[in-house]
Amino acid sequence: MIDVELLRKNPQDFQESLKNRFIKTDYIEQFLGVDKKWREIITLTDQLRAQKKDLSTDFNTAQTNQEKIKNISAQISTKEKELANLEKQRKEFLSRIPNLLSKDVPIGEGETANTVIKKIGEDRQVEGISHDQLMTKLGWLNTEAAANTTGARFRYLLSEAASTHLKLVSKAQQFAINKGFVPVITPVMAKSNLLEAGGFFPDGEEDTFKVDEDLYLSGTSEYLLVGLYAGKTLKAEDLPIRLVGFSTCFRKEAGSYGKDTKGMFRVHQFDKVEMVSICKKEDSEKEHQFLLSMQEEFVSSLNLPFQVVLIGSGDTEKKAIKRYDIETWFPGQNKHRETHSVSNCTDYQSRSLGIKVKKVDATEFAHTLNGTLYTERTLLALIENNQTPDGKVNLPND
RNA sequence: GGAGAGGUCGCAUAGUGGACUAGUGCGCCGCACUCGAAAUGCGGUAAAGUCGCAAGACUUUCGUGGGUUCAAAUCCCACCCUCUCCGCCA
Repeated sequence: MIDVELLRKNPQDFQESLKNRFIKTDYIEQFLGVDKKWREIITLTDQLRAQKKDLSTDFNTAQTNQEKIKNISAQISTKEKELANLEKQRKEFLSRIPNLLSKDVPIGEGETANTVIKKIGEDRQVEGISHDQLMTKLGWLNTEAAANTTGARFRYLLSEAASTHLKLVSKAQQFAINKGFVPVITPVMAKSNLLEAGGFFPDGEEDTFKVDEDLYLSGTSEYLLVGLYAGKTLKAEDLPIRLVGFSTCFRKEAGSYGKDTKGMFRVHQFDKVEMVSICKKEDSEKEHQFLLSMQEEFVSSLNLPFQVVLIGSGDTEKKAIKRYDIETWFPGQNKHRETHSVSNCTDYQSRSLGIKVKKVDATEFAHTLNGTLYTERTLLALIENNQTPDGKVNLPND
């Protein structure tokens, strides 16, 4: 959630953010209208409540003022109904107003402004066949059986692919532990209020499997990791808190029908090792670069060619002020594809979740960041990049 | 799944309708004493919202949501969570 006070003071900044993200609405004006009314009525209601309190301090006073009290109670009740309605509208707008964009984010609609800022290992680019053909032939992947047992866009990982996957999960986790991250195994399900506070709902709901009343399979452990600190006031000297989570992730992939239908590049269920950092506000840009460097180092350690992309305004999710993607080379697709992303959410999540930092002279909201360290897509990149002309794959042993 | 107990300020605990403006202890912060510390003494110690330049005022919050009442931490209803015992079960 954005800072309402900031919005009241500088609505033009938020207008610009919406414009640059190519979201065409007049949310800001509508919100400010509702907010103004809400403030007026809250002031009125509080005054009425105070009056009522004064009139019923004890039984005798209450008896004497019976009529007045009834009258005020009726007024309060009317105002409370109005307030509830306005509050609902306020919340609805707030859940949709995106974070301000960082100044260095290139402006452009959709993915048009995404900018490659670094290429690593370009010379190793080779052509080859897709992970799907390779793995199916080697008996490492079975999507047909998965379609029978479970449905489309699920996978069985088998043999070397399965064991290498587990090794890489472990390797990624250990890599982060060595850098001081705390390993966490999170729940895979979350309540709607967590996903909303995390900045994913309401828009993200259509991409999420619902398993029970107000219970969803999370598409990433990010929300669960950040949620671990919900409602906590942290000591400045304990920051940054760096977590490396592991979870199986579930995504409906709504709106991507027909995209990446072969193999397991885009599936409903996959495992992910995720980094989350909670830090002081003055450190979040530095922390963002640090998480990116973690990703670069890890992907480099697997000897994979990749490029780093600074994501443009139209493609940056609402909770983030800036995002980088790592796109790894996929010889079978003959292009770079997203395997990692890392976002700075500043105080957007911590404000909703109540994650604060106690400093000497003030308590303020922490900043949160999240980034991928390893997913099954990285395994696919590794397989495609290590294929031999005879249709075999030489996977690294360590 | 069955039976019972419970959820109060960072932690522990008191509080069974108006005196709760939530007490007490611990912790924490400040001050005094001290070369310094411990101990001791004194004072302070929640969050959120609205109004206000500010000082401050007011409101809300005792697991959550409803209800009863002039008045709810306290009574009623529903739900959530924790613990104990029984049953079942990786």
